[in-house]
Amino acid sequence: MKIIEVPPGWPLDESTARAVQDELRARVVLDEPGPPPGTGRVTGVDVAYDDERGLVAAAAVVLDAQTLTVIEEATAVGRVAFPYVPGLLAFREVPAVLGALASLTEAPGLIVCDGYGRAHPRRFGLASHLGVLTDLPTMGVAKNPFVFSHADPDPDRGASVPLRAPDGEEVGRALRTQDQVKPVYVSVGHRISLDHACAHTLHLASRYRLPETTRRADRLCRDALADLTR
DNA sequence: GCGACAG
DNA sequence: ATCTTGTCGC
Repeated sequence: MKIIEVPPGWPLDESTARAVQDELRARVVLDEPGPPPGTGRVTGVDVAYDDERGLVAAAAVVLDAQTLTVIEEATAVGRVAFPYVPGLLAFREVPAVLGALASLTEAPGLIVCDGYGRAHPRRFGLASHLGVLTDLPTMGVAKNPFVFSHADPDPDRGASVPLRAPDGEEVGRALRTQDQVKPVYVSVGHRISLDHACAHTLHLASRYRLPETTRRADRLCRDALADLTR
């Protein structure tokens, strides 16, 4: 497999990266409800790293939103071009993810990311970033809380509590996808409402804590990375 | 200044 | 993210 190019101007320094986020944030669209859950397509994206070789593998898995059947899979491999810095995750992951999305032949529909959208210190997480760059509806489902505190949702599947920014705005939700299991953290990326994002998450996580999109993409990029060694 | 901090 | 065996439970 061909190694994708690092975008021109990469790597950026951290303060430039923050300035880029502040600029791109103005292009986020928040007033569209987005695709209703269970309709169209849903695409999971994820990346895996090989620190030894400085490589990153990205995967995109397109599912039929109704049946959760796999329609298409794609991967891309690139050089790691940005360190992990909390709040700047997108600069580490986005180039490889765009590479995987570019090699799809089918329309992705709604993109589900690992990480945050609006629930971000500058309201511009990975899902927001990917949304603005592709202009596709995007949302984020994270496994851990980031900077926003929250109460504990009721123990039953479907229960949620708001993730609130210091100014009181609801920037996401801690959503329980399985009874008695630690919640996931859902937030809006681009062109989708928080209600729809949560409904999609529940539909995609009918059996496991994490959405099927995330599980499939995670497995695929891991396998792609392992195949490089062989 | 110190700690916390998506993946 | 990643390093890592067995083990408890449905």
